[in-house]
Amino acid sequence: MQVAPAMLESEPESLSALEVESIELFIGFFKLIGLQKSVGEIYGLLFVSSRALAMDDIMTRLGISLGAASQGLKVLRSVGAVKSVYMPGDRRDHYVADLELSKFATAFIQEELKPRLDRALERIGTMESLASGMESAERAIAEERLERLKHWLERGESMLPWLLKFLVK
Amino acid sequence: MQVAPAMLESEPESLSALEVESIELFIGFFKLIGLQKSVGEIYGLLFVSSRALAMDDIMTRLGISLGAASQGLKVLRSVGAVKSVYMPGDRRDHYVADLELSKFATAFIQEELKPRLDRALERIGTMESLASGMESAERAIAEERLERLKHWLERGESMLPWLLKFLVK
DNA sequence: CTGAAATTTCATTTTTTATTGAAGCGCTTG
DNA sequence: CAAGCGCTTCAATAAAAAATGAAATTTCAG
Repeated sequence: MQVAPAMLESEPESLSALEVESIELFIGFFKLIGLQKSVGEIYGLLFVSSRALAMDDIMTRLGISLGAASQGLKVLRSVGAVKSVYMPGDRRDHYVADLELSKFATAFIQEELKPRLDRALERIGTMESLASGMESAERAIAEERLERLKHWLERGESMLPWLLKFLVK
Repeated sequence: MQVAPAMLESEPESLSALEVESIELFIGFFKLIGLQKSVGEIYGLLFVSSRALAMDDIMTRLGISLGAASQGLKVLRSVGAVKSVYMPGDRRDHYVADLELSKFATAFIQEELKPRLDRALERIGTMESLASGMESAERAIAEERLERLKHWLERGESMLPWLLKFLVK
């Protein structure tokens, strides 16, 4: 029986050691701010790429699906981590990494951290009302703790503008 | 046919509105720093409790399993978010929330953020070596980007001690 | 306009993460 | 020193999150 010809399918044309390091670095970094693996993979690949890549380059090199590539790029565009550049004579969008790293941190602070702090402070207001209807001894305890939590959260919130300035430099 | 007597089982003796708010607040807060729901639930319950609770109080009130309660408390102890107090005449451990909120932030920074930054800087070292073997035009691009990333990460790292001091007050 | 290429969307499947609860360990105490 | 209670562990299960890929939509060249 004849040996089958080299498989037509997939084996994603392998990544260089540099690309692998970059991808792993950004997977870890992005996970920290709540972004999924495929998003980190895409950014990591683009970060060390000297030319702009089309979506199907990305799919092929990383061995991820169409959907993952499309959604990953959508997220990256939405936080400004990636931009598309025009390639004459090619209908496809081509992407390059935006190197302004501070954008991720900024997006994270403004879109995750700040809203959560605000929501928490809102809840504390609710909790203060609820506590005011309690029996005296319990109420005193609850109120003291709520006050403390509120102070700490306000302190945290007050730091954000400074933190943003520092990161953006 | 006779109506069945009140079910013997489970219906976790319901939580007060205050407790619910507290639990939701801390679930959200803890998730942000990568801790799971059950951990936030336990801390949220303890935060507004005026007395120390034993593990089976926690299980019953929250309707979570033995394992989840045990593991959740383990995590909370490990970050110093909870401490056990002695209750005369009761063999069980009883827990109270530690109100020093800064501990969570500190634990997060030292156990998550710092190690990740260090690991990333390590990787950049590796990547610089890899890049040095590349063809000239590509190498210049890679080196410039790595330099930039390194600067940014070092800047981030330099901020951590300040951040810690600020949070701990 | 038309048709094919590029991309997005989303129901389904896969993978990952968290929870459960029974087995078992060790401490206390009767 | 045995029996039971409190707790931890961990293999099995359930729940949540991410990835897949085919169908729908958009874009654009001819």
